[in-house]
Amino acid sequence: MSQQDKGVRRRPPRVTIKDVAQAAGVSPSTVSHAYSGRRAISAKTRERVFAAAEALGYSADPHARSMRTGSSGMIGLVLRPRFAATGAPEASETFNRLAGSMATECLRRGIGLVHVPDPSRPDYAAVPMDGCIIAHPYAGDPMIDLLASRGIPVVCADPDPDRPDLPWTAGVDYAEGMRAVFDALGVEAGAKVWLMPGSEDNAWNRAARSVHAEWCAGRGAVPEVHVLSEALSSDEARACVAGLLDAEGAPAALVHSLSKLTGPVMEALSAAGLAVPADVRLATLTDSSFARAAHPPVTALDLNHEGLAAAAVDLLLDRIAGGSPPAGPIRVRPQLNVRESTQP
Amino acid sequence: MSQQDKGVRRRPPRVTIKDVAQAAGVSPSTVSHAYSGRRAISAKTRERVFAAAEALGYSADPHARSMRTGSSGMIGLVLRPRFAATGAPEASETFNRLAGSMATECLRRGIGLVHVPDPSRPDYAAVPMDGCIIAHPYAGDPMIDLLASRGIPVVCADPDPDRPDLPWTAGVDYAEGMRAVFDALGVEAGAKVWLMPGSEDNAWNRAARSVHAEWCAGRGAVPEVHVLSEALSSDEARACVAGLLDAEGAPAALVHSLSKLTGPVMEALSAAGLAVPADVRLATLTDSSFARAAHPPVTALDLNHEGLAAAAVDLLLDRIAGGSPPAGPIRVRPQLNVRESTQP
DNA sequence: CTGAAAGCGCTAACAG
DNA sequence: CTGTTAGCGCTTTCAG
Repeated sequence: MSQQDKGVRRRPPRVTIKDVAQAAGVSPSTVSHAYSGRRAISAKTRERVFAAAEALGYSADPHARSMRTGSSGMIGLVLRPRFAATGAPEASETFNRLAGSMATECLRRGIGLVHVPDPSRPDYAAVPMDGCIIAHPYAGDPMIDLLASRGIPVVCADPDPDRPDLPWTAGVDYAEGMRAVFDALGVEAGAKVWLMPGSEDNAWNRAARSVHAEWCAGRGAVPEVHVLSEALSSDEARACVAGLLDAEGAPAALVHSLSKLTGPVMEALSAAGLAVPADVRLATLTDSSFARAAHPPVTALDLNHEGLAAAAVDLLLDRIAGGSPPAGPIRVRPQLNVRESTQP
Repeated sequence: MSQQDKGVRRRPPRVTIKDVAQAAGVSPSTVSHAYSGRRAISAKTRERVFAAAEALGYSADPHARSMRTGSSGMIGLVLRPRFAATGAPEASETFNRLAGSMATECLRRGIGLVHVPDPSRPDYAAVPMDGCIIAHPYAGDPMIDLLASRGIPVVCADPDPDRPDLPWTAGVDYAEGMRAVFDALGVEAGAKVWLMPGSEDNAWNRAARSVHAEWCAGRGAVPEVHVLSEALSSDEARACVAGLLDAEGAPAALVHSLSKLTGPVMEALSAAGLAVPADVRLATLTDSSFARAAHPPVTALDLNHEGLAAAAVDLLLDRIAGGSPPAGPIRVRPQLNVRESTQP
């Protein structure tokens, strides 16, 4: 058969540890140990080994190494609300920020981070990882169990709302932060306060509902809840809010979860002849450029994704290293950014 | 020895293909083929195999599979300007956006994306990947050669400025976009136009310098170049610009590369008693929330990282599949966002 | 249609 | 200090 068999790419034949051993006149295990340093090697032979390796362009096959050692030096990341990444580019700000923070934290520590493809796809190929972070899991998220059943150490970044007490979990302290948001509204007893949470059943949306209910009860405010789904386009969101304002009348304050929909919400208010903050106080439960750049700028809760990422990565490395679960819950604090939309 | 030997973690013994074979009463190769479909299996045995696998909780070891097949179903990403990720959280917007876009594009296609840790670290472990994207490479970037020498298919997202004609490269069309930025300044012949590029030697900073020089020559404007390094803190940047204004006098227009330093630049101008846009026209060569949220909002070139990511991933998949290099250069178009800072 | 067996490249016992 | 050897779990010939 010729050098040139039809269309088959000519992967350069891999240089193996044996080739290096032969070239250096030593045994394969000596080469291995020269690299790993797991047993003493005389300086002279080490030099010879490295020289041979250099000359041949050797580098260890990560597949083979991982197979033997059982670990890959990488951790996985599964970022729930997948749709967060499927909208318009500008709507991916939250996804990007959390994913980017995770990557940054891993790179700092010299480990690889792999974005795990959706295992439910037919063409799915399992990915090698020493452990996995599941960010913003759904209630009873089957992904947690799937990975656990494969023996992969899992850490949740934000709790599974149906299993808040899973030991290996880091989360954002939503309750405190969200109470501060409602406090910032500065509305009086008897006022109607709308909450417009997202439709996904995760810790964040659940916290919004419960804090809203409690807070209104405590202050004698009148709670109303209207879902504003993550799946909505800007036009749909505007229409949705416009319809509600028409049907229900204007609230004294409106808190919506998704700041990527802040623009449409404000347009609907404006179209109904309502001024922010004079007629309606407005706040949102994620901070983003949308909240900052709105007119007027909108009070928002910065979820501190960087802090969550750092905590989750630390926790996972701990778990992989065989540590015991932390005694108490690990909580990072979000930060309230008060802006004009709540300042009369 | 007891179940509880000192501190050693009890990794659950892996369920292998052999276990499944035994449980199903078939041979290992049959199990393998039942999954891969690479040879005909009777429906009955396939059922038995899957049932056994399910019962035992089997899933193929990705290390072993990759070792055998030689591919892992993942691609790597090396994002240059590493420091982009080491500043304040808010300064990572560009890093996050590019990394997030890459992840999104991979997830869409069902492949894994791994952020490759810095190979120059002492504790570095090679990462398994079928190919790798190097984003924003430096001039003569050794990373390109390092990976290529290991036989890893590489694609550049933005050219190596010293090797712009490397065939497997997708890039942003800076020349056209940046000319539009300078045009938007609306300054007259004889006017002094500052360029403040970053200090990294990559395609973006080089393009800024050459377009600035050419454009000024063509319009009879007076070019001045002052580096504003990516490594500067906000305070340092402000001081740097203030010092220059003091020493050199105010320009008619100031174009700086890094929009994360837009705030400090504007503060320095303001401290020198210069108003934007009345006294000085201001523009920046990356768009970000800093440019949008500034007062006044600053004209900026949106680099279209999403488009670049999509193009680079497509190109790499092509290369991995054995395609031939594209005939011409692949260029994505940036978008100019004109804002008040250049509108008199 | 199915089984047996070789071997991917590496590491870690075990033996000097 | 160094060499020999036995696999890690999977895929893929080669035989039936």
